[in-house]
Parts: sequence; structure tokens; C-alpha cells
Amino acid sequence: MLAEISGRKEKVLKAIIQEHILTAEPVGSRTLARKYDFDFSPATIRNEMADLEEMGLLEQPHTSAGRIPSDKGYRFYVDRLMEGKLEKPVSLKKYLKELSRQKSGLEDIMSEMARLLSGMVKYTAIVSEPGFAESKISRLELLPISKRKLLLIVITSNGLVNNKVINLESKLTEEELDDLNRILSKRLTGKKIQEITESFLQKLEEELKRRLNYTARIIKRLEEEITGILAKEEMKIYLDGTSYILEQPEFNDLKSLKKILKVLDRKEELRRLVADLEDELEVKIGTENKLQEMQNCSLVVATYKLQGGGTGRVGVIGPTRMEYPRVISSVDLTAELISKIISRSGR
Amino acid sequence: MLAEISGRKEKVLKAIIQEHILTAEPVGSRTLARKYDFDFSPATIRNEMADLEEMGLLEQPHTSAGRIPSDKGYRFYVDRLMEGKLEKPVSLKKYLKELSRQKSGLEDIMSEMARLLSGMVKYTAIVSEPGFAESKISRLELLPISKRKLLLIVITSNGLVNNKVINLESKLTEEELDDLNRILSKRLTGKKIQEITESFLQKLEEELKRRLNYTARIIKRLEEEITGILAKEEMKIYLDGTSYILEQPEFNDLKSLKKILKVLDRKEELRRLVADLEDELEVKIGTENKLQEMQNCSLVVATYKLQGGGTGRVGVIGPTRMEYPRVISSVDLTAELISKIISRSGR
DNA sequence: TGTTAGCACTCCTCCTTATTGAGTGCTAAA
DNA sequence: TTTAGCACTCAATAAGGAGGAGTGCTAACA
Repeated sequence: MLAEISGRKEKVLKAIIQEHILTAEPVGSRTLARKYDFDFSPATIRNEMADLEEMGLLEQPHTSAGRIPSDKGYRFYVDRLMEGKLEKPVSLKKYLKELSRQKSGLEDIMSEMARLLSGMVKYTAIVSEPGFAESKISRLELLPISKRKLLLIVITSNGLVNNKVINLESKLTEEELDDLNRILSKRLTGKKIQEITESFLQKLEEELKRRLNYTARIIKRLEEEITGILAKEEMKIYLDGTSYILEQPEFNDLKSLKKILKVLDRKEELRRLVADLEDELEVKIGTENKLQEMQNCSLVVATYKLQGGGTGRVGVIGPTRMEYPRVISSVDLTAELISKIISRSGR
Repeated sequence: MLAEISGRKEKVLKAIIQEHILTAEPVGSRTLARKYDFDFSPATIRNEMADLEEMGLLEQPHTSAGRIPSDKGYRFYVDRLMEGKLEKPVSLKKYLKELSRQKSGLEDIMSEMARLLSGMVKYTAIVSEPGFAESKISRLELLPISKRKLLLIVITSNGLVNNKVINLESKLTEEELDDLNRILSKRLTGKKIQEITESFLQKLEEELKRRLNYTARIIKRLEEEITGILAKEEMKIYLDGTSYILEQPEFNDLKSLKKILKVLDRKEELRRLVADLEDELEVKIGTENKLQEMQNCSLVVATYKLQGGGTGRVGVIGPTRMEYPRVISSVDLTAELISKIISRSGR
């Protein structure tokens, strides 16, 4: 996308970006020369800066200010310049063990991971629940609770337990329930979620009607609930560390602070935002974001995959002036962690 | 606490508070006289204002500004002056029906209620999960998932379903599990949560050891999990409508906005805040709040009670300049709604 | 004696006008 | 090609009024 740039320009650009990430202020040639001992003078730096600006990698807030990196500049940095990944903290293994002992519900794991990630990077973290697309039903159980209530339990091949209380309009005898349980379990166990199509359900419905003599109402209802559990289109998302935003100098004015906080309140849009990505790891810088209100933010999102099927997303939302190396490796690490934890608890 | 005040003073105070709630600005004698057609002049109002200020019910930001109500003023208003409760919206019944069809998990209900309340009052809403203190175990089931994993399901008398995956260190045969299931179910069903004491568990443990020959390890583990589910000290809390805060003029400066937003991020403290109240319905105005950072906010909290035991809290957090009548009745209504919904889904 | 009009006074808010200083771009010399 | 020097730009900050809403006080009035 961009032609090669000279080694010296690269040096200058990298220094500017690092300095800006550190200070959040426009970087001037003088400061740069003082802090980094280059073997060329401020005047030379100024010339390079002017070139870099012309190439679109730097911007000037106003004529008499220093330079700040443009989105394109950050992009160049992320793609080609940055280095230094985080090594995995050793204490993590212990933490992981502790965690999977205490928390086993999906909820708990998700929110704990959001907490962990945001604590690591000191930016807002976002985690989305795994979808069930590729996973199979490994167990299905109907438990009677009261005369008109059943507890439907579906365990999927990735080890996740889903349950839902179903209110029935009419009673079921114990035998009827047993029959129902047996048939459903037999027919649905081992099925991939995707295989449970309209026509498959139709057939199942007919079989149930034939072999048992319930009203169609109950059967319909059960089907709804089962598919409801698994094909739920709205994967829940978890946010943590929202208040880190308050500490970022770029959001130190009411207008932009309000703008970003309002976005974080609209979970629906956030879900789409992280769901719509294609690659395993994506970095969206500033205006690369589709969401208008997030165009002075960056988003780093990774995909996690569960053994036995199902994928979800982990990400970080922060200012474009973000410590990309650290954030990227932390997000990566967290994605890995999530699959490990869920897989472990699901074995 | 406060002596009676004259009818005219009452009129003036009430008008000032209502006007201030509306505009968020200090209220002057002139404006007041214009808007409310009293049968006395601005000069008289000024005299009354001076008196009210001396009584501590009003404050003056600076000498040449109008008056604003003090916390004490609001307290007087809430205790004696305000009127006009909200009548229940008729559409609510339909909504309630729709809701309990779609959502049955505690999670869903809680977050939906927070959403509903914050939408009604246009302030931040807070809901805490019910505790199990007074409820009984009405059903207990251990479901095998895999060789080393069990699903523990506990249904309490208030109709709530709790489940947790338990990872075992060693395998259990089917018969062993059946035995375990039977004994646990027999011993624990019908027990109040409070009755499951240390000594009770000790006895249970001995019985299990006598009648089955597992390692003490497994038994210990199961007990931990069961008590863990029910006696969890940290009831989850749900927030919604955080961004309404952004629209309040009193938080239109960075400092106070940050202060309040940071508090809302500390779930732990919020939980304690709503848990520590004594009455069924409490209104904490400004400095009446224990939390230092919330002393220019008001908190309206109601208690909801579940059939079959268990109580939790619903509340609203907003500026002290809050529409108390509307908020109080909305909070009340929501508390009622929560018990109804859970009781309904739990019958 | 309580109420009201008049008026001087206070003090916040907003606008305008310097002042400062970091940083640039250009020119000319090395 | 690099660098020193210098004029220039422009945001940020401070300082000084002007305006205006609102008060408290005084004195007149019913």
C-alpha cells in the first residue's frame, strides 16, 4: 500500500509515534532531538517531518504545533515498525488454575476475562460470548420442576451448559416426560447446531406427534426453546475497565468523553462491531472503524476458538494513541486463555 | 427534626425546589414571582428566602445568585411537601407477559428490570440479585456430564434455578452417583439455607462416608459447591442507563463527571451501598450517602421480596436535583414487578 | 406590623485584548 | 546534503472591562 520509506524517515516516524504515545502531546523537532540522540539535527528532523506529513503519515494540529501521527501513520507503525511483544507472565498458570476452580459458569469466565484483560492493558476490554455455530449437542435433558415447569438442559460439545426453565400450558405425566426426554435426546444428541433446520424440526415434530399424543402446542414450544438456547443471535457482550477511558488525556474534554461513553453504553452496536471482523486478529485504527463515534479510538480484536466448536471475540478499545505492541499481545494471550479455560472446564 | 414552617414559606420552598429540578439553575425571586402567580411580591419572596436559608433549607452559591435547595431542603420536600405518585402504566401488564415468555433466567430478568427502570426514570438504575437467606432447597440434582464432571442443579423454593459444573478428581460409577444423588436429595430437600450449618454438614459428611465409600475429598468438594451456590456472599448487581448521567447539567464538568463514573465502575462498593439499607424504601439525599464520591447524588432504593424467600434491591442513582415523586414510585413499581415476574416464572 | 417599590451593590459570565512561547518553514552558509 | 539562524504563526493563558441577574437594605405604604 505504501512505498518503502528511507531508514531515517522510519527512525523519525517511529520516534514520533512512541513519543506521542507516551505524552499524548504533539511532538516537536527540538524535543525529539533532545530525547533521542539521533546523529542529525532538529532542522533535518523538520525536513523529514515535512516529508512524512506530505506522505500522510503525520499531521499538524495547527501550523505552529508539533506533529502527531495520523491514522495512516499508526497503521504503518502497526504493520511494519513496531516490535516487542509481551512475554507471558509466569504467574498466569497459577491464576488460571485458581480461576477454573472457583468459577465455572460461562458468565463468570467471560466477565473475569474482561476484567483480566482490561487490568493488563489499562484500557477498556470487551469480550463476546461464544456462538454455537460449529458445536454439537452432546447431551440434552428435561428435568421436571413442578407440574407445569420443566428445566431444559443442553450441554454442547464445547462443554458449555445451557439451561432454561420452560413453562407449559398443560401438565405432563412422568411417563410422558420420560418418553419425551428419550426421543428428544436420541434425535438431537450428536447433532450440529446447524443441522437443526426447519425441515429437521418438522420431521421431529411429526415423530413426536406420532409416538406420543401431546398437543402440538407443547411440542412447538419445546422446539422453540431448544433452538432459542442455541441459535440465539444475540451473543452477550461483557465490558470492563470503562473508567480507564476517563484517564486518557484525549478524552479530557466533555464532548469527546460523552461521545465515546455513549457508544460503550450501546451494547448492540458494540456486538456488531466486534462480530463483523474477518481475521483472527484485527486492529482497527481511528477512521478505519465503521462506527462514526469511535473514529478517534482504536480497536484491537482477536478471535478465540473453543475445542468442540464455537468462536467468540476478545478486544480492547482505547485511544488511537494506544500501546499497540502491548495491547496486541495481551489480547492474543487472553483469547488463548479463554479457549483454554473453557476447554479445561469442559473436558 | 424540624419545626413546622408557615404555609407561605412552604409554598416558596416547594416552588423553588420544583423550579430548580426543572432548570438546574439557582432560582431568583423575580423568576419565581413571574412563573408562579403568588399573591405576594418578589420582595416578600426574598424575605422568605432569607429565612429559609437561615433554617438551612436553602443555599446561595454566591451573594448575587438565586437560591438552590440544600440537602436538608430536599429532605423536607421528600418527607413533607411532595405529592403526585405515578399511576401504573396500563401497558405494563402486556409487557410483563411478553417478558416472562421470552426471558426466564435470573440474569435476563435482572438486567431487563434495570433497563426498564432506567428507561422509565431517565436516570441510572441499579438492581441486585436476590439473596437466598430465607428460601429452602426444593430440589437438588446431580447430573453426570462426563467421567469427571457433574452438573449440580439446585432449585430453591422461590423458583430460582442454580447450576454449576463440578470437576472431580476421580471418577464416579453410575451407581455411586445414584446413591449420592439420593442421599443428598433426601437430606437437603426442604432445608432452609440457614439450616445448612457447619455442624449439619459435618453430620451429612459422616453419613455419606458411612454409607458410601468415597474419599472424603469428593464429599468435601461437593459440599463446598452446594454451599457456594447458595451462600454466595456477593450478589451480583446490574446497572443500566449509565449514560443518562452524561445528560445531567450538574455533571457537565469533567471533575464531577469522572468522580461519579468512577464510583459506578466499582461494583463492589455499589453492592454494599444498596445492601446496607434498612427500610423497605429509602431515599438518601446528597450528603446522607455514606460514599464520599456520591455526595452530590441521591439514591432511591426499594427492597423486593420473593415468594418462597429471598430479597434483593432495586434503586436509582441520580443528581440530588431529582424528580423524587416520579422516581420513588417507579422504583416501588419495579420492586413489585420483580417479585411478580420471578414468582410467576417460579410457580 | 407586614408588605412592597426602589436602588445601590455584588459577583459571576462572557467578551475582548495583550502576552507568551513552542514550533515551524525558509534562507543562506558550511 | 545538512545545519544554523531568524522571522513568523498561532494556541494557550492572563488580564481587564462591560453586562446583567439577583440580592439586601431602606423607606414608604396599607
